[in-house]
Amino acid sequence: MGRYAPPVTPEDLAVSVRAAVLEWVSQADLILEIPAELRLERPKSRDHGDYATNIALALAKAAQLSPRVIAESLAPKIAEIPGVSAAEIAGPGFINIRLDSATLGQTAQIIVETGAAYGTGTALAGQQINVEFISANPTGPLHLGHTRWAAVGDAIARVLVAAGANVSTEFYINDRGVQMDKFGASVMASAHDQVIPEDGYQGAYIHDLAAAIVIARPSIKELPIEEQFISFREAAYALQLKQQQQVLEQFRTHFDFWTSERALHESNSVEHGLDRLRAQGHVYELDGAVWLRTTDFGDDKDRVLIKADGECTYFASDTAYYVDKRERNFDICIYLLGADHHGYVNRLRAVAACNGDQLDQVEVLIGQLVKITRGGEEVKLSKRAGNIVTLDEFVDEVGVDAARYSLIRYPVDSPLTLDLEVITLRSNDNPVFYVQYAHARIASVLRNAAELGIAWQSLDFDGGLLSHERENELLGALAEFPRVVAGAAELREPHRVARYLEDLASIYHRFYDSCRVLPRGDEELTPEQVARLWLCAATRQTIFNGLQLLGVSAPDRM
RNA sequence: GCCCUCGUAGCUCAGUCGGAUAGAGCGACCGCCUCCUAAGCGGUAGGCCAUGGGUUCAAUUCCCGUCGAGGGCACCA
Repeated sequence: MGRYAPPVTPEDLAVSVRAAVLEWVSQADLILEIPAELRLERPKSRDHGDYATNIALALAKAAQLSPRVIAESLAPKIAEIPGVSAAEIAGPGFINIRLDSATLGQTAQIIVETGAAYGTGTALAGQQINVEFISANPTGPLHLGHTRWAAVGDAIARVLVAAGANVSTEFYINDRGVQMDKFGASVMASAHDQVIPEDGYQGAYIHDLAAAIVIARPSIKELPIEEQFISFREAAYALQLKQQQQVLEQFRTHFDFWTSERALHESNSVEHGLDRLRAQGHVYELDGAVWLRTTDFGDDKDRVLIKADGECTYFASDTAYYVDKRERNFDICIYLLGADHHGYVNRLRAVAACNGDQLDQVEVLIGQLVKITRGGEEVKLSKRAGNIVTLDEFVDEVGVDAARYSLIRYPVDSPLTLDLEVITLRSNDNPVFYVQYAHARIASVLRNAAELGIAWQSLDFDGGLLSHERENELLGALAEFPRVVAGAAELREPHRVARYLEDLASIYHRFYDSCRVLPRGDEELTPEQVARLWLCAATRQTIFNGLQLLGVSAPDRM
């Protein structure tokens, strides 16, 4: 006893188990590589204990011993770890670990005391990460695809921050090129009641922009044609960008940086970026054009930076933009792109390598498209924007919480079909309500406790009283949260947090169903009920923190 | 032709940095409120994890082939 620190979290327990393994290795006079981080699993079946390790199976080959022999040596040592009540060998050589209820129960107190910081960690401490997403043209409202990136990109950023990284979110404004001119021409045509050019922008919002511009500045229509065109284009750009920014703020998606492609050119950043790559020796000229030799780093063909006519390509901007990000000291640049851009992955990574960085300093997440249906019928038409569904219309219909949650809860690489009727349902069918309901339910219990004058926070907490099967299950799930957050951050998969919350909510509902928390009528408050109040508070805090990572509200009443 | 993503219950989808009997919701069927939010809980039914090989003590998970679905292969933006 006393050789190991008392375990309170799965991480601590893993450290103690690893120490036990090391001790066995030295006693058995073996030379073995033991992984620096030993992972404990949470078995699916409670019959297999609170935690399980496959370490005996993993070491069997190198040790030239049967897994069961190793397990038989390890199990007694693991059983001695303070807080561990049993370590049993099972199956081919798993060691199933059971904690005593006082140790596990302690988790509730730790969570309540840690508060909003519960779940945060240091897995990514010291990393400077840039997350770029949406990056739309400022020529129209944001659509459904952008909405997925808005929700997921923002959640990724939040999860990375929770894991200790230093994170900036970034929106690259594609405000250069012919599409801006088409946009300007469309708005100007509308202002003069002319037919919008066939290759222009056709949505009703064009007319709204034109009308707004003319009202703000009636004299604009008197300007010489060239000047007038530029004025319309610039005014429409400003209005449309502002509209995008407002919609995103309402969607709780905040960007730290809005970088304009135009500004990148005007500040000579593009020239500067190309110079840097030239200095690295990956730029060459052929047929009058300037190329980047991306094939050195896994791209299928080299890419043109400056066309034979002297114009910079879009790729030149991208390249310079990457150099710019690196000069702003971001170590890792994450890009969220639609599936139609997956051809960009290799060239973007090659840009990093051409700049003298590692390929994996660029991470590209490719997302599949989103479709929405209403009662099974596909919804396509937008009143304002022609044949797309816009972010603001979608959110108007379902609300920010349901929109964000239902977009985040799936891995981005799976195509998604959302049914408007389903995600606005107030039932089990709709996971966001299910999770929020659990939070509201707990808030209600705590509110009732306060009304009964129960000051549970100042009463003694005895975690050992939380020994009911459902309490054990709930405590174990709560203890998983930091691992879930760290995993979501490392894998850039915030949907894991959502799935975890659904699981946690379900476990809470089951606990609630079989464990009475508050005294009824004239009953005396028992120490067990006090412990359960701590457990409720810990669950509420964890659900709250989790929803926070997704940018979804945690209501106290529903 | 080459490349990317995907193929899991009737439907919508999780799971897979290899682990012990493959999960959830919906839909179907059967139960549970004189009691803290029934927007909840319990139970029944439903699967050759597309398919054929390989690696492994162990494969739905990793590797290769096949079939099927979607997307991409610009001196466009």
